Amino acid sequence: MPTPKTVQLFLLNGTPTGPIKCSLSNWTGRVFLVPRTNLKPLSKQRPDLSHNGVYLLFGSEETTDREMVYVGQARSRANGNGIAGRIDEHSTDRLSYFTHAIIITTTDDSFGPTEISYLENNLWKAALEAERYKIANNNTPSPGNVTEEKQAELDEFIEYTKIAVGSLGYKVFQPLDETPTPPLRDDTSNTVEKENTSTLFFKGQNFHARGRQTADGFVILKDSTIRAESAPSCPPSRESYVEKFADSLEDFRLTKDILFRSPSTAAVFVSGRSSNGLKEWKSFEGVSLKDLEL
DNA sequence: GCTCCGTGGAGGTTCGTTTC
DNA sequence: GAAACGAACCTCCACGGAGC
Repeated sequence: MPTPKTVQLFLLNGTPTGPIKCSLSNWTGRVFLVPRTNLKPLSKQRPDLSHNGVYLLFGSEETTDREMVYVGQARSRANGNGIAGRIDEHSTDRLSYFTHAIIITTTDDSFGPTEISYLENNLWKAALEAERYKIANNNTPSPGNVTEEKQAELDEFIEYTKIAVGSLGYKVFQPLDETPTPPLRDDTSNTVEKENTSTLFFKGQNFHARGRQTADGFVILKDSTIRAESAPSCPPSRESYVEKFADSLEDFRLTKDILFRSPSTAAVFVSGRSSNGLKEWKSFEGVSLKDLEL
């Protein structure tokens, strides 16, 4: 059970749409959310943005509109350019998609190359495992070589970083569905599934899906199969979702969990026809989501 | 020039009916 | 009963006009 935390958000320009500094009580870490347009002017004003640290670049893929994140690291340079300068260099390369950057550093610039490599590698892994964003990194960041004492210290730093980044509205490290997912089996022999009361089912001739309602929407679980073709009455948005999540589908079977805004959108995606998610998603006992919510 | 408000369109969601 | 369909309903957003 996580303990309560105090998170402080400081609006550097006095507006919620501008750069924001995030800090937690008794933590030396500092997390900055910086809109791309504020990056250059801010880097000149704030020396702490030239510290060693790790950064995240957020934006969306042009062709599919899929949300993307890049995890990188930067060190102080002789010319005074640190993280902010490094991020600015991405404005003209393949990462120019980004609209916002999150910069993670410390108040005392105490991290060296080894520490930030460890942070970068672990934050990259956490983002990969959470599966909320498409990862823009082409290579696996090096984990570095830290002592076990330093590792324990950095692991705690990472936990605080996840809280700070989440508080800034980017749930890049929070898994879509934090409930352990049992393997997909035939319902008649599935004893594990029966114990998991939050799992809902939607089955048809050419599809068999499992899902769960979460605080963010409705998650269709990995290994669910969806209908290959769409019915004529199917909302056109279904095809765009199939295209958007093409890299999460293998022969119309989900290779990872996918989050939708509502049970109905998820039901349309699965069935390939117009569907009411509240009626179609049912518990193992056959109770519809609508009745479960009563 | 700015803000507020109403309108209309697009997209998403839900529901009732029909067909097999 | 499941699948399919069409339509009503809802929400969001862009746009334009009125008022200050």
